[in-house]
Amino acid sequence: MKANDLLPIGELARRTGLSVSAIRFYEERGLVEALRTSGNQRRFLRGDIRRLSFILIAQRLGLSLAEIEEALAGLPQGRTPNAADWKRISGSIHKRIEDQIASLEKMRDSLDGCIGCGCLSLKKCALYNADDKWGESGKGPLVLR
Amino acid sequence: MKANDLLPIGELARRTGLSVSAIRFYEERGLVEALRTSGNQRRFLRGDIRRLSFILIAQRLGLSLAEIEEALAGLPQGRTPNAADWKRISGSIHKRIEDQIASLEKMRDSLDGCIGCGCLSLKKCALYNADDKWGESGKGPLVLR
DNA sequence: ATGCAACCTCAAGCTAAGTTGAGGTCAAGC
DNA sequence: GCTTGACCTCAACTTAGCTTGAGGTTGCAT
Repeated sequence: MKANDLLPIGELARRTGLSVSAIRFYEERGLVEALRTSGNQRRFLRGDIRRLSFILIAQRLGLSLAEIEEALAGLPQGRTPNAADWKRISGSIHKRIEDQIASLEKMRDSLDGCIGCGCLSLKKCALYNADDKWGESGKGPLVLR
Repeated sequence: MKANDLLPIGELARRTGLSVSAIRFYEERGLVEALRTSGNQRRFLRGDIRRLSFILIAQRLGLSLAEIEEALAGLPQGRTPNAADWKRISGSIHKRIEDQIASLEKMRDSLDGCIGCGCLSLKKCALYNADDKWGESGKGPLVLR
């Protein structure tokens, strides 16, 4: 192994699958920090591969960058999440997912109950009036991008 | 009931819960059409309340405006979706929801299998490498807004 | 005939999560 | 010591689904 563990941004991109511009963007947002060479080029620590991987995973689980920022902010500066942190964070993600599933199931059931009724009555339709039952975690539509 | 069934935009907004600007935006997108008074003000048909309600419901079910446009485009001009249309459309929405639920369940299971492992290993972590299992309906993260 | 709320258009702004491009610098191999 | 690919900054652009504001007009009740 190299004596010097500092990685240039392209290397980090290659290793994480992120684009160089995305990593720069994350640095700007404060999600990762970089050292600089005398010539102003970024140099990252090995641990940042993990940190970025964590960001990727959390994103796939539906967290926004703001939420990830918050989760990472709970950690001492620059620390990569370890097993204990991950346990704590994953607990709340688990709840989120369960909520989303429950929400979708209600939606599906309303939809099935409604198939063919064609009512779309503003006052009576179960789908139309399902606001209170859906989306305790948000105010808008559900999207799988 | 009034002899004249034409509604001004504000009335439509009040009845559907949409904002006036949103309705104008939908008109611009071609999702609804409006007649005009001699003074250039929009006048909508009663049936447009239903049409807009349909848009609202479809949106909540996760369809984008483009998809809704497509769904409505299948109908003869200006026709409001009736029971048969609704049946056809709801079938594909049902599938969508089922897919999303299945996707979330896989995600949850991967997450549970991973709790406490703290690995976040790029090559080994089930969560990190679950691309192929997740999101057959999309390429990015899952979001409940 | 007048007051004024509701309407009109058009342009710009918003959020999220980046990408793209212009114009310039750095560092490493030959 | 020079070439060249990787890097730098900064600004502008992207998509979706609207909202906001400026500046002006309409239509209905009194």
